[in-house]
Amino acid sequence: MVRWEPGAPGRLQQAALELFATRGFEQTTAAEIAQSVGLTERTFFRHFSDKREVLFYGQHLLVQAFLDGVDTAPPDVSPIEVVTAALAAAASFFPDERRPHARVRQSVIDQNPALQERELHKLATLAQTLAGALRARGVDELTATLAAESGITVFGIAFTHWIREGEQRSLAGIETEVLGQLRALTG
Amino acid sequence: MVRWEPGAPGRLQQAALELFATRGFEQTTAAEIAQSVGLTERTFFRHFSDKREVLFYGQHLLVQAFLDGVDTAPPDVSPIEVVTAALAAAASFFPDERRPHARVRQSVIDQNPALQERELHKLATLAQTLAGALRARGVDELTATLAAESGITVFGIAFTHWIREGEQRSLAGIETEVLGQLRALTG
DNA sequence: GCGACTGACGTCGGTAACTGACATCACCGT
DNA sequence: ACGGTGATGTCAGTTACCGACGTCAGTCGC
Repeated sequence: MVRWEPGAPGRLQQAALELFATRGFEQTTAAEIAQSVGLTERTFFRHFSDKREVLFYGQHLLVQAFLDGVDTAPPDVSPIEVVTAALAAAASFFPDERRPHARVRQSVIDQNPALQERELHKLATLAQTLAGALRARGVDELTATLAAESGITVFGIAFTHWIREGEQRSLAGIETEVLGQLRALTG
Repeated sequence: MVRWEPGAPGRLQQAALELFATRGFEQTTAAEIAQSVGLTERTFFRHFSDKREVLFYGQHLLVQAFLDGVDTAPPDVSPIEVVTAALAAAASFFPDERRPHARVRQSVIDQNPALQERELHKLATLAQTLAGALRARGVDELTATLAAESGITVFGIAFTHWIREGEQRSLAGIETEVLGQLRALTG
């Protein structure tokens, strides 16, 4: 007899995704999400700073994957190679088994501007963090910012393709192709 | 004797910027903004879909500047050159006289995550629009998306520098330097 | 084993961002 | 003169949050 079921944040996230996918984001109230797992609205907002945030639970793990990727790059390589390493690490964060879940989640986000805004902000923060890691390796500010933003752009485009219905390639494979196209574009 | 003072949206925007700059965004209520120009909260929300939007009044003009820039590019030039033309047009949208106002506005945005989210969303929409214009010129989808996103990235970084205290160069000048650095990075 | 303490939760009341429905009233065309 | 139009006001309602406080099973010192 435990007092509370454990893992409240995870249960709330799962319930929220299901409700958002069926009823829609705006048509789902925070109180409903909480009630569906036996909690109150107040508890929901103790775990998540706002209603949108419940869909972004665990984002710090992706950030960490990028940073780990930066660390795997040998010293004294060019900024792009560092970014390439970070992209590879990020790709391994999304194995193919995760694709169905990612699709559902993304379809919810795609249907709501407020959620798109939050996602863009998360990606922008990720880019800033990545730029900081590059600067810590001695890259000058402008180059670090450009490399980080370009890396996140590549990641975003590759992720969008990875999610597409019928897409078979791995995220890593798509990333390298998009990166190649970027080099071709600016060359 | 007119029934209402004309230009309600503009007056609301100016009043909002002043109040946000002094009291802060969250500490300013929509009703206060409206009252400060002799209107009601309801009227505020008739002109702006939400409280944040009042700071982005006129954004469509920037979008149009980008599109006009695309049109100035001669046919059959490379996507980058088209983007370069769009960046030049965007730069002429921000003459140096506008810098002080832009600084105040940006400092308000920088101090509030909700406003940053909205700004990122506007830029993302702009990138999508730009990509659409490139596709209309016959550029393939991936290249168009990459070129557009990279162009917006360059614009964003250049704009940030242009705003910096003590910065003297024109936005156009900064843009070309950032673009050059991007080419150097991927080359 | 007993009592203080802690941490996750519930309850309650409040603020402010929006929204829909309806009324108002100068102006404009006929 | 008169009906239509459009920008505005009024009002009541929903919901996302937030602060303060109460609750109670487990835990830890003694």
